[in-house]
Amino acid sequence: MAHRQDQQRRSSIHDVASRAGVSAATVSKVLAGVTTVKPENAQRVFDAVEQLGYRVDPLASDMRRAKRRIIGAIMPEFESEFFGQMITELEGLAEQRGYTLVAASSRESEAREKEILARMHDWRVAGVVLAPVRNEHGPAADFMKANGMTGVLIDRVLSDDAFDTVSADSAAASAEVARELVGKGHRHILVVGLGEQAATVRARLDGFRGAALQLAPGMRIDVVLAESDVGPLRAQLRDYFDACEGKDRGEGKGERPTAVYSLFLKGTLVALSEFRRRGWHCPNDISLVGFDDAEWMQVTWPAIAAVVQPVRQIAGHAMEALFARIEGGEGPPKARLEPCRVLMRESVGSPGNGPHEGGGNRQ
Amino acid sequence: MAHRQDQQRRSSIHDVASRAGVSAATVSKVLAGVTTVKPENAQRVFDAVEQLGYRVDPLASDMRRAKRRIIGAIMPEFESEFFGQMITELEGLAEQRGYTLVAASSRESEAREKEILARMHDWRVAGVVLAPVRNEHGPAADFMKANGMTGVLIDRVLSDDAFDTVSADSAAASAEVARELVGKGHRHILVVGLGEQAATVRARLDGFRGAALQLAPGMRIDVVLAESDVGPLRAQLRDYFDACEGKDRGEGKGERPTAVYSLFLKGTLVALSEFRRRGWHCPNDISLVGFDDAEWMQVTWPAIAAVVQPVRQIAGHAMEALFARIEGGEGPPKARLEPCRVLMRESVGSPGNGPHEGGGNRQ
DNA sequence: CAAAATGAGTAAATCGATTTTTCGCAGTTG
DNA sequence: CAACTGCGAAAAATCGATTTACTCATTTTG
Repeated sequence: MAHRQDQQRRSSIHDVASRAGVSAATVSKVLAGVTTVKPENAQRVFDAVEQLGYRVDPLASDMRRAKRRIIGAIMPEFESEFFGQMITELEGLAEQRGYTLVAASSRESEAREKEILARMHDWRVAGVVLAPVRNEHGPAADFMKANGMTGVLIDRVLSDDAFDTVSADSAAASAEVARELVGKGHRHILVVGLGEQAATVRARLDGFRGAALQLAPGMRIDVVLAESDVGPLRAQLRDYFDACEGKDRGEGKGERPTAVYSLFLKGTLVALSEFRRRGWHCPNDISLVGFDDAEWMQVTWPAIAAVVQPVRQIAGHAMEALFARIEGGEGPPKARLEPCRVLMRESVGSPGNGPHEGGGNRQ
Repeated sequence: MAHRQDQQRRSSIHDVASRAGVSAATVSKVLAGVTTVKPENAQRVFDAVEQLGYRVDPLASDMRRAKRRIIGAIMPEFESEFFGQMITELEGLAEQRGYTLVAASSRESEAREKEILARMHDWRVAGVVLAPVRNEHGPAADFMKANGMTGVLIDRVLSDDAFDTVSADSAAASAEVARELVGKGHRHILVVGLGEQAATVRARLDGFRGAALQLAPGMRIDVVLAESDVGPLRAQLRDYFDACEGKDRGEGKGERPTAVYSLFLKGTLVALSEFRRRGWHCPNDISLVGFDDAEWMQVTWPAIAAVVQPVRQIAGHAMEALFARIEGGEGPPKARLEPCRVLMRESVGSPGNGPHEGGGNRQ
């Protein structure tokens, strides 16, 4: 909080006009680059702008426009690297085009998502980049449709009949994970996911299962899908492994999966923490691959194998599609899938390569 | 992008007025809660609002105000949990008071920081929450001062003569870390930091050193401070440990520190990755504590001990201070320090409790 | 040479709300 | 009965930029 006397009102376009000895309209034209202004007057305007340190008030400037130069971005959360990077990218891209990005977190709530959207509609944003909590068929997309808003859906979406969509090619990446794991000899794999994001989870699951069963038709793929929250997933995973161990004792070994593929980041954390609890270590006791990469994954021991989503590409193409629509682009909505990279790190090994030996006592 | 025919213009206050059979001024008053309106007319206004689905245009509403109901937030980055949580908190708090939060990332650049600030000044934001890249004495704070902007500085700050500041009590937390490590028997500790954020780093360093030397006056505290970037830190750390090992060979053991205290998150990652490179394991070969906690730190093996910053408290008090100033609060700037929690996890052990044994071959 | 076209710029309307000023009307008071 | 008081609401000004419509000159054209 600085001194009161500094609170002078900023100079407006009229101040510039009177100092340059022209009308406000002329100033506006000069600044907009209209060529039908006498060079001499233009120069006087530029001088006045310089002297007064004048800058256009974006609020006033946007007043008359039906679509304001504001882009809204709604992400399920800000705490993860993925969405953090996404916001950073989107912000830069919006800025490049002279737009202001207003970001908001729906905090994984569809109700909040809709509220935020309503507020953005109040602001008459030119467009919205929405990463839905669930999928493309939520109330938020309906709201956008009903109110004629311009927007692009990203991340937890596949395709939509009203909006362009951009997301990672989960299915292809999952297929690649499957090939890697099967190639290493895994024939019993657990897939962990969150049921909420139906379409994407299904794509990842199907991509994985399809590729795996093609290579090893008889293999076993277990699935643990939590309904909606991460908390229950922890419990479900515990029960699952308890059941495995029970069978292990009864029927000998072989009932426990040799690898886990987590379909989302929190799942990877939950799996790791469950391994810890049981004293299992990667990759000897069990292998692990997670969808979504994070910086820490390469500095821990073992480094965690992960699917890296192409954040820049997603952000870039989302903004491209959005601005195309803002500028009046017509045509049916496009669904874009960006290829991922799969980083196989130390958390993946071959089964039977020392399982259960030394388990639980690694220090 | 939805159908064209849905693009009907939204109803304005005049539409409401004519439908209710009153003037726009009356509508404005009713909606503002002015009591000098005949109940009958007020009802008609409410009905019209309801029927038309009218909502105030925040842009137009803010036009006449000198300070708009917008809060700017500038963070060095969005990719980390800390700043992600911070933005989430700030957004919620701004929203509670009917303000819109516009967040921007300075991407660790002071030049960008100033540009963003200038843009926020253009928007005539009511206030700014600035987490400076460096410290409280940067060009951004100067800009705010020079332009009479209202703001609060957080995180990498201690106190300022123009703005309220809110940050974690790094010194106290670091002293606690020192007590923990010394208590476990460590007498040779390496502190890793980044020189850029001068004041905070100094506070953490001094807090640590003061407490450590008080408990064990003869102990050795080494410091590796990278100038400005994380890249060089990696090299410096390597050189440092190379030097240690050289001495080890020459003069026997004892030259290598038994614990590392990283003053910031990336430093913790760099330290971990350097340990990996050398095949050292926590806590047997070396102990590790990091300033700043992250979700993954408790699921890895070992779980990484960390100082947890009170994000909610910082955000809450920052907003409190900011709104107090926005509402005209006078008086000298206040500097607030919020207490941290120190979570001692498995990455910390006692020195000599198995150092060098089995090093580098844990699997 | 008169009429039309162009050039350069200004006044005024506009965007959608808020706030100040003004006004009409009813009821009081001297 | 004229002047005064108040209430409720409308009219008008305002915020700052943009855009339309319009006004003079000056050129070009028929």
